[in-house]
Amino acid sequence: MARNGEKTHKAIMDAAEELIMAQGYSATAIDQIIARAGITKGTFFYHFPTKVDLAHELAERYARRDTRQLAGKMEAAEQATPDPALQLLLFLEQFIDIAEQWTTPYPGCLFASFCYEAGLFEDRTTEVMRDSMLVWRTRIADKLRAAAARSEPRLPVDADSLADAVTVVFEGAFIVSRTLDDARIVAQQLRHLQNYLRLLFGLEAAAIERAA
Amino acid sequence: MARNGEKTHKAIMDAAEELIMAQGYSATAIDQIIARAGITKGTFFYHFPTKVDLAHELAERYARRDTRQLAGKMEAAEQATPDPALQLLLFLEQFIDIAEQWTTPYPGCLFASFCYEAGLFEDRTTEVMRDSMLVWRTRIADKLRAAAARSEPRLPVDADSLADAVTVVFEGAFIVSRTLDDARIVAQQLRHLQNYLRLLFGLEAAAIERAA
DNA sequence: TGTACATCAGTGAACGCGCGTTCACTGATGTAC
DNA sequence: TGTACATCAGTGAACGCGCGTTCACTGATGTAC
Repeated sequence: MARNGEKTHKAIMDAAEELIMAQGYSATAIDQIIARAGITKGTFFYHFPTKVDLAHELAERYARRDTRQLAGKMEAAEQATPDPALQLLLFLEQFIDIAEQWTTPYPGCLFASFCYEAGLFEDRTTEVMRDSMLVWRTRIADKLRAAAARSEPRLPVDADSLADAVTVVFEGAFIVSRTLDDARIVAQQLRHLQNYLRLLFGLEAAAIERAA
Repeated sequence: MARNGEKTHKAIMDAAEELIMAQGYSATAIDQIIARAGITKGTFFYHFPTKVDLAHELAERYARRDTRQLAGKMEAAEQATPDPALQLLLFLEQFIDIAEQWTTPYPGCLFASFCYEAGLFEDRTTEVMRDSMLVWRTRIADKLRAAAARSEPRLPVDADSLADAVTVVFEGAFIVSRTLDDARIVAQQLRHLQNYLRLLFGLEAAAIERAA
């Protein structure tokens, strides 16, 4: 039974995640991580056999949180309305509400950070990232198919690729937001995606407000 | 006058760009670059004072090519039709045509790779990236304003943020394509963006084919 | 209840490899007189 | 036209720092008899 190493374990992961998101995995030295976590090098290697194992655990934790967010926000939308198209608009609306509060660019997505350093990690780590993205695709595509069954979209669209668009907009908006140093970009881009869905399924802006 | 160092200079940059795109800047050692370029370490430092200078030159070259692509494809679209909304659809169509040929995921965008390692580079380097993105915004937003002046879009949209959506989709699609190891994703996502513009400006698919 | 031992969590010095960078040098080509 | 020197492009050995990793050790807490 772990007595009380969990707090330290988490402190290391929190420090590492912040630093890696800011400078990338390779550029983040273990010395920096332990300085921020307020521990010694021996402690680090007591908790993580190698740096690559830390990366894997970070990816796993990120994926868990990511999936939890997806599920939570989707359920909230489902409780607000029975209409699947409108559920998706409300699903996005929740993220827009959050993103509109940001005053400084969101640090980004750990998976995107890892993506451009691929090859340094173990296969099981890239699988965690892949699986996490596919959970979003599946959950949202199902909703899109239900929406299309109710009323045919204005244009013929593939549910899977349209579902992927949600992840695409998040990932792309994080990068543009950071590069242009403009915190508003993520909310703006999610709104465009929401607009696209509204036009496809013929929903008015008022419908969102009524349901919310 | 440089006699013939240019060929070597380019060989170094080409090798570096490939490697950095695959593994990131920090993870790419100069030893790897010189091995791939087939030169010695002394030669590398004859051409680039530091590794950070190499990064800067890579960003500058990438930005030049990027801007050239934007200009070239936009001019081609302008010569095909006088309608600004249709020009944008044709502009995207050219990228879709290219992306549809890919059989393996596109390596990605150098700026995105650098974005998650920001802080390692000089300010002038991040400025190059920023300026490059703003060129796309300006050029496309002008076109969107011209289109909106001709016929009002179905939904009220901000020209700048809608212009940014092009960069957002590219950046996001690169990441999702790489993570899911699926080469078709970039073309699919650009098609969704094209759909959005079509719905906003009320254009049919046939209009694109007629103009192309 | 007391004692011996095991486990947990953490320490900090040491190691060795690989990294970015430096430097004295070479040979080919161009320029001055 | 021949000679002396400068510049260009490239070489490869050497350096020293920082990195990820190892290891013998400590002290506190839990468990067996």
